[in-house]
Amino acid sequence: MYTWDMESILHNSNWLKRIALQFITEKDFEKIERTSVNLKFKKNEIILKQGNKPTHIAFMQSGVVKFNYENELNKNIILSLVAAPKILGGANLFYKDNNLFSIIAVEDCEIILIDSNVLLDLLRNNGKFAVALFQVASDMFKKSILNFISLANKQKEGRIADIILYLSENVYHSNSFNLSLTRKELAEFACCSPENVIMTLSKWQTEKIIDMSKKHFEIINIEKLKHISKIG
Amino acid sequence: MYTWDMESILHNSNWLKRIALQFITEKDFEKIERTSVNLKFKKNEIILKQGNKPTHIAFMQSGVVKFNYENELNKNIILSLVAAPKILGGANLFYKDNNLFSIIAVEDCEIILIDSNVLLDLLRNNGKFAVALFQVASDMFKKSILNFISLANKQKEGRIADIILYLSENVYHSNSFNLSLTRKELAEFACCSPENVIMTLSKWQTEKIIDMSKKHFEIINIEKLKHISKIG
DNA sequence: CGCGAGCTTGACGTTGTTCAACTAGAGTGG
DNA sequence: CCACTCTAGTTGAACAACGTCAAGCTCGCG
Repeated sequence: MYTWDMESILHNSNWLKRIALQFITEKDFEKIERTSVNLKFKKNEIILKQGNKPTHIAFMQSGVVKFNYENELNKNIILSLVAAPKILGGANLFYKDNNLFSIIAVEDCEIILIDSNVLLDLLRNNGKFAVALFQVASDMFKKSILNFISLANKQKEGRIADIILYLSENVYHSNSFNLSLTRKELAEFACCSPENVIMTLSKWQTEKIIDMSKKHFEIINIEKLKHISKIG
Repeated sequence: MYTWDMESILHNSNWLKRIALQFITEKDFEKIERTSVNLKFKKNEIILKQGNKPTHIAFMQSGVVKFNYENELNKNIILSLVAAPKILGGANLFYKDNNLFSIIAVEDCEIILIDSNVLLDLLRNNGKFAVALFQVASDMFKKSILNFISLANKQKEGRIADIILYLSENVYHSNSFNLSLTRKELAEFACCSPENVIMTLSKWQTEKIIDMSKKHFEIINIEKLKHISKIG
């Protein structure tokens, strides 16, 4: 949620330029480049902080980030985990309130920070570009709703299965991956206790649905996992 | 969520025309009028159906609707409840998939159905109008996230308190209202069993936090209710 | 070698769901 | 006008799901 997935449009390192130039002129793009900065973030560094004013949009060129909400009692919830390339913090472009949640690096990231007002001006003068961004934003919105629904009517096992499948399909793009989240973070993502995550995963290990050792995960029986996700 | 609240901009019966004319010409507005239809829906009638193609945007002039998601096992979840005036189904304008959920009348409604493509063309040629709609859409998105977070880290009582407060503040605009939802629907909204809703409400009745008889609700001690919402 | 953070496991208590029984009111047909 | 039925609402008890706690483990690092 809250991200724009540009993968269907572009794949190389210069993807930001390529998509922008479908809608805006070279001159306008140079204006974006002049007012933006390139930054590198290490694991656990905060890219956009909950409660801050949303003055910038972040284009993520490489890496993985989590969207983290912290409540009054310092309890965290991970709203989503996303891999590059994506546009982060898009909704804040238009919504005037402070950031609802933090965006934190889970793996090292390369980020381009762009001034919100510069991009906003561009969109106001270019309906096609605005509608295109709106369309990817709607897609992200749909994922958010699906997440919400999963949380609402599934039990722990269904939710944990959803997360493993999500990570495999949308973040690591493989049935075999090195997970950069701790068990506690997995629990914050599935909205349950770390113990529950561990119990479920080791149960699946003995049932040969997954295979894991330390940080390495492999989905062995994806049909069974999807079935667990479905029945909740 | 998923609605555009135009109340801050306009209040009379001709509100659709008034907002549109801030951004588009009379001629364009006539095109919208020509391609749209006015309909009345009675309680429990389906306005937009889950799974259908999103061919229209619905402008709700009067009434109250629920956003209803039905899963494979015929279990319903109410994602949101909203009162006129609102624009319904906005995200579907841009997202090409089928409707994620149904929009169903909870009270009698007057609805204007507008052809998606006509509105989309207009937005492509008018960045300012597109950005304005995007901004209200972002606001609705924020509410969706807050809903999600409430569900994720609060227990039943906190969630039910959230719903009563939401209904009072955002739907009925009063501490005293006639609820058009059944207890079962309240449960579908709070994601718990009807028994749990009833137990909680009657407990609050004896504690003089609310007063209810049949469909009539009145919040007596709003501070206590907000406290319950806060501590979860 | 020892410390600490993250991981794992099992026992236990709390929370929430399910089930079953009962009540009240609305609608129907004799 | 009175059974009859159907639905919504209500209550309590049994049961299952989940979180919390406490203890032990593993591994990396000083």
